[in-house]
Amino acid sequence: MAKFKLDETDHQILDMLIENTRTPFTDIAKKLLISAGTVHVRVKKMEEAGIIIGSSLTLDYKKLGYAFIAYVGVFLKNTSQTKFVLERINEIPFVTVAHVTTGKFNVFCKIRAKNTQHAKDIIFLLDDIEGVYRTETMISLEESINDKKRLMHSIFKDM
Amino acid sequence: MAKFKLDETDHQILDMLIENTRTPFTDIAKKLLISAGTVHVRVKKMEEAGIIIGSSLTLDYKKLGYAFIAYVGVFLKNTSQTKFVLERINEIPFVTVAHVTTGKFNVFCKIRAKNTQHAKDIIFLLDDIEGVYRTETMISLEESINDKKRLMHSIFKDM
DNA sequence: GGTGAAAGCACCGAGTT
DNA sequence: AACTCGGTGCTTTCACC
Repeated sequence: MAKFKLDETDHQILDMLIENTRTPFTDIAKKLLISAGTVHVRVKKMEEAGIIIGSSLTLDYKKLGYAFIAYVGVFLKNTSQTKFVLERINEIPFVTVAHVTTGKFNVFCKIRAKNTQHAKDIIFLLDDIEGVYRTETMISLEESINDKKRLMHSIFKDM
Repeated sequence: MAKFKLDETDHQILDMLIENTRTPFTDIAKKLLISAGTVHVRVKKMEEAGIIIGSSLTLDYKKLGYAFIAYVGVFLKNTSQTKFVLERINEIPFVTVAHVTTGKFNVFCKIRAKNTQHAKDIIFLLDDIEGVYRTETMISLEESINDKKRLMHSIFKDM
C-alpha cells in the first residue's frame, strides 16, 4: 500500500478521466500536447500499479425510485461478534457501505432505499442480526457531494 | 424525479457498463445477442433520460497515501445555520460527502485523510466553522463496500 | 519515456424493414 | 424499435528517437 509517484501529466490524465471515463485518449493527448500513445501507456501503467482500480457509471438513483438515504449506527452486544455481524450486514441488499468504527457505534453503515417504509424493512433486518444490540438511524434530508475531482485536486496539491 | 422504466436489456447493459465503463458496445451486443447499434441507442436514451449521469474512475486512495476514513457528526448551535455551515463544510478539502440529517447529529460528513494527524487538521477546520457547537468523530477501522453491481441487482429485482 | 503512422476496431448516424 | 452498413474517428502497437 505504498504511496505511488504520479507526475503532473498523470494528474491531468486522471483529472479528465475522472470527469468522464470515456474521454477519448486523442482528446486528452491534444489537450496535454502529447501523443495518444503516451496517454495509453500511462493509463495502462496506472492500471497495472493498481492506482486505477476500474471505472463505473454514475447513475441517478432518484430517477430509479431510490431517493432515500440513511446512515445506521449499529451497537453490538459484544465486539467479538464484529466479524460475524459485518458478514451478515453485507448480505443485506441496499446496504451500500459498512464500516467498523471507533467512537459511538461499533459498526456504521449507509443504506439506500425507496422510501421510509422500505428503509424500515432494511433497518429491521439489521436489528434482527444475532449479536446486534440496537441501532440508531440518521435519515439524510439533503446530500451534498464534494466531487471526486475536487478531492483529487486536493490530493495532487499535497503530493 | 419519476421512476423511469427500464427493461431487462437495459438492466444487462447497465450491468456490464457498471463493471467497466469502457466495455465495447460490440462486446455487450454479442453477449445480449443484439446489434451494437441497439446498445448505442439504448445507452443514449438512458443518458438523455438522466438515468446515466456520467462515468468515473475508481481509484485506490490507499495507494495514493490516503488510507484514513472517518465520519464526523456535527452539532449546530442553531439549526437555522444549517445552510451556512453546509456551505462552509463544502469548502473544506477532503470532506467527501456531507448530509443534513435527522437524529443525533444536525450534519454528518465523511472525510478522507492521509493519517490521524491530517484528519485532526480537517476536523479542527470543521470545529472552527461559525455556528458549529461541537463535532463527534468516528474513525473507520475497516471498510466493506457492497458494490454497485449488487445494489443494481437488488434494484432490478424490485422493479 | 516519448513519437507518429498504420492496422484494426468501435462508434454512431442514415436508411430500411 | 431494431437491424445493417459505411464513414469517421479512436485505440493500440511498433519501429524509431
